Amino acid sequence: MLTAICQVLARIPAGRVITYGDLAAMAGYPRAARRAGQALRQLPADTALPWHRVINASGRISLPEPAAQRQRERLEREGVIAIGGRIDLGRFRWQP
DNA sequence: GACTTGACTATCG
DNA sequence: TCGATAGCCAAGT
Repeated sequence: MLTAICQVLARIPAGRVITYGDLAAMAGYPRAARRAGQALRQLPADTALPWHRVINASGRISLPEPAAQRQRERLEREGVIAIGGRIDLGRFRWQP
């Protein structure tokens, strides 16, 4: 599970995002969005994987505040801008 | 095994 | 657009 998630995660290009549901589905676990989140939670804080490119289906960040801010910063650095706290999935969502 | 717990999602008013 | 709600499902107790 975690390894499958990591493999998908590693393929997401900079400047793009993916939803928990899609991430789980692409890892081979459809309808397991919450599992995906739980898997990400286990990643080490200094991981090289782009965990910040994962957001929920509403285009919002589901993390508790300290982490959410770091995620927003990283995304903006890659060109993914949040308008009104929301990311435009139609424009930034990654689909292979 | 039964029960609870969420970094979720789809639907509805 | 937003909040409430009801499903979902693997892990942890």
